Amino acid sequence: MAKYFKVLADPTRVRVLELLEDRGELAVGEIVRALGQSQSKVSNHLACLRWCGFVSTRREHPSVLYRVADPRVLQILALGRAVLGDNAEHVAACHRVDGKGC
Amino acid sequence: MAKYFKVLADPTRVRVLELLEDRGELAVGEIVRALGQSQSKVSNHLACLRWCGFVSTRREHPSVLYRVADPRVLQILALGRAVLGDNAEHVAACHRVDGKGC
DNA sequence: CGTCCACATCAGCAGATCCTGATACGTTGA
DNA sequence: TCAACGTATCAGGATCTGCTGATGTGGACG
Repeated sequence: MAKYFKVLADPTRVRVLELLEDRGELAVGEIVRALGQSQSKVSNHLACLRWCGFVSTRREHPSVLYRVADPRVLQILALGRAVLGDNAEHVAACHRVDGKGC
Repeated sequence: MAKYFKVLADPTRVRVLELLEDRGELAVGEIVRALGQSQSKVSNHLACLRWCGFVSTRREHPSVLYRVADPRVLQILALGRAVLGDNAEHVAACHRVDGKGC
């Protein structure tokens, strides 16, 4: 369980999922350009999302197309956003599990 | 967002939330005994959960009682469990975002 | 068969996260 | 006031996670 949520615990991976939610199905290169991140970084995160079943892939001639594998993944994100609400600033100030910030 | 899910990305914190889901409202000492973990460890995680709004507290004579702050938190956990399904073993084999395991 | 393109993988480092063990705090009852 | 209990905080070290930059791979087309 915790390991599953760990996949969602990275800004880049969340942005990828939100991007795929908006645009439906994208090639790696399109995601790279949309996020403005390095190709290897995006590819690594996509591999993670794919392995853990958040996205699925399909080969299309020169590229590989990614899409969200399960609509419930988007429900989880939506719920998270909702619960977060205007509490976001407060959560953002939390850095560590120790007394060192969280 | 990612930081929010990071709170759910730890086995101990998830176990605490599940425990509170089952039993409703517990003192720190009860949680410590139920999980069989060190007191400082549990306390640190509770501080994290509290700061980020997952649980709320109430003072009761000698102890401090914790409970889940928002039912939607439990919905997120339930959704996670559902999507995970029997894919759990596969996810468990994922260790790193690099080519190093995930 | 060789080249090119989109993508995947790797090694190594920097920073974040978590745990342990000890200590501080605050409230209650003697 | 003092001691005891329950809880919170801290410093330090071990581990894990993510990024960069370079290299590997696989299919399509010449």
